[in-house]
Amino acid sequence: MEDEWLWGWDPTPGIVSVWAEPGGRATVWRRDPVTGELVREVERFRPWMLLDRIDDLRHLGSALGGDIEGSARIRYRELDGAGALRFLVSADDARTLSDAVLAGAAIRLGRPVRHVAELGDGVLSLPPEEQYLVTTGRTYFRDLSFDHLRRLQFDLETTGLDPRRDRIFMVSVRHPDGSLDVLEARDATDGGEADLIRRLVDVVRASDPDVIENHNLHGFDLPFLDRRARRLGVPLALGRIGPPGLRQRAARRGAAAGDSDERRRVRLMAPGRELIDTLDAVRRYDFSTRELPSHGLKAVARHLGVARPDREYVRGDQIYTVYQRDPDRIRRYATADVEEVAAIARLLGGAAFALAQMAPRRYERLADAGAATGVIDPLLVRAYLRAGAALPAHEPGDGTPHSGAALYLFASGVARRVVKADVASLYPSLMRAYHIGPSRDRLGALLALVDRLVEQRLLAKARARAAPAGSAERHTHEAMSAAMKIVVNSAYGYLAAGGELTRFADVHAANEVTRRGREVLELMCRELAARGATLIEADTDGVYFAAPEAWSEADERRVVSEVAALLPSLVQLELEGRYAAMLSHEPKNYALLVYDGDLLLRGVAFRSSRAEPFGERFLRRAISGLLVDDVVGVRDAYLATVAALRRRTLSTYDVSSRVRLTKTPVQYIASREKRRELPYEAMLASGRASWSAGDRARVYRTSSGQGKVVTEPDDGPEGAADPRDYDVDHYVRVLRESFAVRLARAFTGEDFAAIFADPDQPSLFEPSIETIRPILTITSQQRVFGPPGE
DNA sequence: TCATACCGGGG
DNA sequence: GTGTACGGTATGA
Repeated sequence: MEDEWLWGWDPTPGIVSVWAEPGGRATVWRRDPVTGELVREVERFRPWMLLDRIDDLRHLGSALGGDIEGSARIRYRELDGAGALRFLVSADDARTLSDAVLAGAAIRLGRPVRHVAELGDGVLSLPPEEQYLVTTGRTYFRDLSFDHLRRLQFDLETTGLDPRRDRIFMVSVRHPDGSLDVLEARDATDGGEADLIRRLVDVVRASDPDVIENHNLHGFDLPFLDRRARRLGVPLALGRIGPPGLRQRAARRGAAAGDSDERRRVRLMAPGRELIDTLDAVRRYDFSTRELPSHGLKAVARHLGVARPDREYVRGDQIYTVYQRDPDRIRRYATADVEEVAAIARLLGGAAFALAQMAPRRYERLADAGAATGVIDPLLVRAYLRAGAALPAHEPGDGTPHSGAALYLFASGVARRVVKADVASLYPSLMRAYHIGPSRDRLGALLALVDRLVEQRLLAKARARAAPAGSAERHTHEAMSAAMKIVVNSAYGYLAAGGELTRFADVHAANEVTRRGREVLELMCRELAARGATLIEADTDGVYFAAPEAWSEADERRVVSEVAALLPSLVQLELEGRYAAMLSHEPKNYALLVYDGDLLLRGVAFRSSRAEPFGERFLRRAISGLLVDDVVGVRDAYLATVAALRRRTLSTYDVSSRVRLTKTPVQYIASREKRRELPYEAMLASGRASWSAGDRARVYRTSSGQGKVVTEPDDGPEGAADPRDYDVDHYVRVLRESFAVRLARAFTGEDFAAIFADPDQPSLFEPSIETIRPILTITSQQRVFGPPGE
């Protein structure tokens, strides 16, 4: 039973796309796992919905029948249990069904009802494909691996970002076999662009991919292409069946629908193909790893090591101008884009592929779905219907506030021999250990799913390890493990999400999980402190502590496993990292020195996109010195930076900071008299009076107190001006007040003043920097767990 | 200065 | 007929 809840039950292999219509017709595309051949099958299914009452259909008289005598036009069946959605009704055609429900509701309410959505939570009505998948027990991709899919990538190059004004002038295409195409408009006219779009459609149809991929496909390329095709009257026949034109579905993270309703957001669909956005995969990946510097295509490709060394880079706003004088460069650029998308999709897209083997939703929906409402809810709906059990309706909470995790700062300053111990997947482990599930889940389906997923994930991980590195087999198992992790880790979020979002939400259960979590964290801290550890910081599921000088690495591991043994079974404490030293600044703001010499900076205080490059460099150098007890080195870093500013040996770029211009020129001019703002003054003073809201620029302050713009290093050879007319005193102040202060917790007030004293204003007595040592200050919260070593 | 709103991406 | 969270930045009181 639990296996059916997780995987469905119908073994039909090779489904790569499903398109279903309210009339009860489902078209299923399947790829033979052995030959790779594509078949298209048309199936009948019986559209259905769930209702909280059957009396709205009594007006049908004899046209309404129980499930068993299958001749009535509309049939129903009453499900077991107390759930509010207890009537499963079905008809040959979804419109017959909804018309009947709407008519009955209109009679009951005494007013016209136009859409089932108006009936709120009294109805559960899924999109046709999901009705089909839920009742058949089929899922996508059985017996297929990711590499069986025919995937095509295309990327538009346009003259700008606004489809009302700008045009497509180039499209790069990567075909499923890896071959590349660059299509170009023959001229900058409507006719040239229309012809380009026609050729793109032809190329896609000839390649006949199951999947179309790009980075920000749903946020940029598809809406742009759709708008241009409409304007130019070109039929956009990208789907496999039906009339040309893309279809729409409502989607929170979609693009503006472009009609009267400004807030309506949609994503576009093409029947028979799955439209996959690698930006979704990147976000999902970074959600757990949090290691990506940006979610942009280029940054991600570099980070994942799939960017070629000779990769062409061109700044977005220069693409069309560069194209006009050096088209080859843009061809190489656009080609690299689709190649990187293909590589990223394979590296990060496996999780969604694996989710589609479990949940009864289209692959493209699972690729952009949130795990709680997007994956767990559909799994539970299918489980309940399979068991013939009534489903609860959404219910708002009873007003009980949701309580969160604990966060402690025990000590700030510099600590040595630092250990991070944490519990992997704490919340789902607590749910399993203490059987904390939604109170309305009478089948216990959520906990059963979590149990199964945790067990099967261990299997998938073992199989991945056993498979050869780089093999398709390893990719499959790693992707499955990633998918299972996504679902397991969102089980708690599902409970806590609130009743409007998830069907079985239960704030009491969620609070019980966090309460147990705080209990576990406190136990961990208490027991570590009792064994001699100096606690530094603890948060949710992990703790940083400093080991006494006499401890060896083996001692550290022994103590962690001793404490681990005291925790509930299924809750596994692990030693996650060991560090030579740590600068603890504020909760979640710290620097770590790894034993191999690497310096890790965490938190807003230590990394900010606005920080001036010279300050960031100083901070790294000063903290590196600090963490090896080289206080003279800290002072030297400071003196060297002050000197470099005063002698202007630092470049203009080094003192500039990156800002975002949120006002348009018109808006700024209007408010300028009231308040002058440096970034905008800088734009005006640098002769760049036209910018768009949202543009970024690097600005700095000149000795005359004005702002000026400095060109970005990737602006190309055009601009490399370096006038060094910056305000030295201002930046010396920034150095001390914005950067040096990050080290304040490491010293007494007197020592800090001595280290960061201005070299040009010698004090009466020269303190000896050599004798200063960094300190660690124990804060009062340490006492909660008793002093260490007692 | 602190709270809160909103963005993340694409040419 | 949908729906993350989280960390950072931009904004207004």
